Amino acid sequence: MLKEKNEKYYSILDGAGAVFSRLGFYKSTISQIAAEAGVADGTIYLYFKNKDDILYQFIRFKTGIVFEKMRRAVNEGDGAEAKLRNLIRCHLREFENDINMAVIFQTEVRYIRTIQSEMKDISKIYLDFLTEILELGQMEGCMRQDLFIGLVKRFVLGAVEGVINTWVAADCKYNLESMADPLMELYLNGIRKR
Amino acid sequence: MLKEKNEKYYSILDGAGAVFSRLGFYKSTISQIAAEAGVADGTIYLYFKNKDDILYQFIRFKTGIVFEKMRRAVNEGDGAEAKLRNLIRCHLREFENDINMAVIFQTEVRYIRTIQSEMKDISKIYLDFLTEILELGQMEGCMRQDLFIGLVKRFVLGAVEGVINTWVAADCKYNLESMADPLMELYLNGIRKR
DNA sequence: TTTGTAAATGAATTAACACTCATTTTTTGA
DNA sequence: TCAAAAAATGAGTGTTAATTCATTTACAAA
Repeated sequence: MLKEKNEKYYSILDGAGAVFSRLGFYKSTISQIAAEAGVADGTIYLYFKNKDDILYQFIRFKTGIVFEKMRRAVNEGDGAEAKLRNLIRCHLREFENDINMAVIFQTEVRYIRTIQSEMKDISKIYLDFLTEILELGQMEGCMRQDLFIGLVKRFVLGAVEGVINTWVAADCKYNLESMADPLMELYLNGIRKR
Repeated sequence: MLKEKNEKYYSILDGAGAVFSRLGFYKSTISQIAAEAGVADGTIYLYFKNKDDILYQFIRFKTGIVFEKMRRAVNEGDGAEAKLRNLIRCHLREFENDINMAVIFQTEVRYIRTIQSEMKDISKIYLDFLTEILELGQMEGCMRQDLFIGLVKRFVLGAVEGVINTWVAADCKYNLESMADPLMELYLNGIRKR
């Protein structure tokens, strides 16, 4: 297996992203990915251990990029509320701009058990962003002291993912990033009339 | 194919539930399901068209039961807030009491494309419960008039699913139904300090 | 231009597994 | 008690697709 990640490596990752998102991991074949990437079947095995490894590396690569951007978005926010808003907006924007990634993250990632411990780590990084923001918000006094942070984190992430799932299921027709502000507003104020 | 759903039919469904939830749909084999159900491989084809059909019927069967209970839970609630609380509690309780179903719904259902239009219908039923409750809440005056109901529905369902996913990922260690009240409280009041 | 090395190819191999069907077992009712 | 029908069996079949590897092509240095 070649170690260096040249342009062919990335075109295979890219082809895999397209095929996986179209057909799902198990229905996708190596030949289809090779054709999509414009290489021979055998070439794939110069860059990847096996089919699982393609998905694994796809996810690694994408999460590397996305978490980097999320980190920056959080850092740029001034105060807990702005940080949370930036995180949500960044999340929605990045998924909107890379639909293959969005589909694969919302479907495959939960599904493929061989990469599931890896995935726990990934959602942990996200949940740690949230912990950081929520604790800051409590210190600042803009967020309630009596929050059960363990639950709030799941609540926030679950709702964003729910919104993304709906968007994917609706063939990505509408503007996803524009959901960020209304979503934030719901997180903050809830649905009760006062 | 036999039409009547006798006890063998249900033991196959049950075996399939166990195997699918343990290994995922694609990694599960007919032989494993047959073994789990205590029948021969060929017997499965007396009751089901093919492997896809087993999953499809499993989902049909389970949703039939669960939606029935949810309908009753919603009807029993007095007012929008009680209806919503009952729905969420029922959802969490039913999933907690049938872990195979919970795993399959949280993973396979999003994944298997051959049953995806079917699944849209299923989540539509759920979302319709929510529409009904939210509109009632607005009429009663206990829920904000300016809610974008299309978003709030996804928000509510997404958050419940997020909580269930976490519970599944944590090997169902803690009590799931007990999350219903804290979750309701978050929906209603949000996280902002006032 | 030649030659040695690295990269790429795709036909051939092989294993897995969904599904079939000839045979056996069980049930029914006369 | 028996024979016809229904249900169940599981070994065998055929297909699909991941992976391998002998061969070819591209490239770099001499």
